[in-house]
Amino acid sequence: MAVSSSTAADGTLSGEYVVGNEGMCPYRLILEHVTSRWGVLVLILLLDRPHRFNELRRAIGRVSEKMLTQTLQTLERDGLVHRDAKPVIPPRVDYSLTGLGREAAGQVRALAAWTEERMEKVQEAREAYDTAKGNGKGR
Amino acid sequence: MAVSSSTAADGTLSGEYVVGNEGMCPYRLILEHVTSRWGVLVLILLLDRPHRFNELRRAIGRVSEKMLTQTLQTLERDGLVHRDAKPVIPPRVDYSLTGLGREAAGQVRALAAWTEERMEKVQEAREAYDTAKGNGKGR
DNA sequence: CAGCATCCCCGCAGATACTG
DNA sequence: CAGTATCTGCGGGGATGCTG
Repeated sequence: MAVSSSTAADGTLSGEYVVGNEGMCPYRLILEHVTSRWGVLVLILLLDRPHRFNELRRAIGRVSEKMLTQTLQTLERDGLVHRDAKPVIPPRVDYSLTGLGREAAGQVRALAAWTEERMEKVQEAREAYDTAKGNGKGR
Repeated sequence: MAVSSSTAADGTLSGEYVVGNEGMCPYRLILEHVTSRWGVLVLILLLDRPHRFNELRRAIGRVSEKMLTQTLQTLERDGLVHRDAKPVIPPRVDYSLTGLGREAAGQVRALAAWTEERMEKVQEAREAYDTAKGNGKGR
């Protein structure tokens, strides 16, 4: 698996830092996109069926327009999401998955499904951890 | 999908900071942990074999001690990672996956594998997107 | 070696207002 | 309806120094 990454040809440490996500190897960058907070949810929703912008917004519940737009643009740019803007009034834009996006969404959904399945176990583990460690309070 | 807000209401847990936002439903919270920037990498590395702290640090390359510690603690608390601290001098701590963690790591690795496979396609898509759109604007 | 405490900065993300 | 543009804060996360 090679996770190295090493210096991204910049070598800067303090002073000039690498700007956010742009300074990592492309492989990790894609991963960041599909596993991003809203990216995960968008992919899963679109795997079910195409959605309009505000449909996604409502389905997700708590996401600002800005973040949803940003997420969708990133995923579109990565070739995972297809944006179909119809020239009508009022505007209507449908988002759907590309072939590539369906593959990614499948993986993501599998992960999400696992999470849901095992959620209870995880919560038990947390309680056990907190009990053993803090014994009530860590402070 | 219904993603409520549920505003964390409780102010504090037994820690000053915890990876991620505590104000979301447990399901998404776990997802955040395993898909977090360093969580993904840690899980994949540990799926291969147990690692010591600095082994992980070196393998990942660019990660601060703080973030690695934080990530490992979160994953340990979630019952995904086992921490084995041997009472020797100098200290030796081995991190490995639990059964639960192996399951999660498998999912994550599948996703990462997909990303690596399709990386080239994604990059082509990006170029196409930028050419069609930016044509001088670059983003 | 492993990990905690502290400081501090910048970029993500929310809020708000405006446009086609 | 589906976005853009702009402002702001706050907390993620890097750097540094210290401890067991």
